[in-house]
Amino acid sequence: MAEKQLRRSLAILPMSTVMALTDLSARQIRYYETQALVHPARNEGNRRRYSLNDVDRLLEVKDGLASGMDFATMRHLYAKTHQVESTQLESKRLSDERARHLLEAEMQQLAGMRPPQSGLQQHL
Amino acid sequence: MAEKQLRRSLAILPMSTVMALTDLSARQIRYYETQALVHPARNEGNRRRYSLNDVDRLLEVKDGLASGMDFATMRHLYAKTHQVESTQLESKRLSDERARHLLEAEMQQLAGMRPPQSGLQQHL
DNA sequence: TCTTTCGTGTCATAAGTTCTGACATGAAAG
DNA sequence: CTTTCATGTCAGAACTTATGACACGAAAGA
Repeated sequence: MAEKQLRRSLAILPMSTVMALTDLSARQIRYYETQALVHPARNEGNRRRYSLNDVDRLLEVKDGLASGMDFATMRHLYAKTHQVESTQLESKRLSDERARHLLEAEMQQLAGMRPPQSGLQQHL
Repeated sequence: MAEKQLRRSLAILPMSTVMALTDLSARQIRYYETQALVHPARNEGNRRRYSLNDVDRLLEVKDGLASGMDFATMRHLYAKTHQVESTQLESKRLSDERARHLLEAEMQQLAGMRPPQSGLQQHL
């Protein structure tokens, strides 16, 4: 469903967190990007911001490498499977408040508005 | 379940992301911390790292303020609803692989629980 | 009305984080 | 033996965040 896709595409994680989550070095992570295996979003200051999709992709790459697969192969393989752009959150907000609101509205539509009112507490 | 609390406690988000997610200023977020309403973890460089629990708490505080509640009240209120300390990723208490899966599951679980008022919120 | 307290904005300064590009290297491939 | 790979590491610049201080309008008290 669109919702899940959306959530997983939110660009919210900085390099340091991704490094911890994947146990890869910044060098490796950037290198995989030059190999077109991941396409993290960027904030206004040009800092990379990763989504959960990105983190998954990196872990797949890591596994692929471990099992002797080469980048070209993985690239082709992923080309078929994935293609959703990561949704930039931070950059749009920081650069233009209005753009951010538009993004929110857009996201709500994509997510298919649901009737809330359910406090979070009760789920905790 | 313990797992749920765990994933919601992973300290993975930097200030900028939290600002975007909550639509609060850094000043506000830090102030609420001085009021003992949130307790973000810190990385090795003393930078704050927020968990999903922290983001939720901030949104609750935001709502509380909007409805005229004061900090002391909220503080007491939250004191009852005990909570777990946020888990620092950097401390490696969790395998990265596991942390990632827990986080992912939590994000999915959180979707659709929040009131529409702030649009973006419900996607996390 | 005068004085505090609150919640935030805004600055300044220091320090942590990330960016890009370049040079280096052991291992594999040719 | 020579390239190509995948990474490490360094440097310098730019971005982000931290803390502390001064300011201020709105509320609350006295």
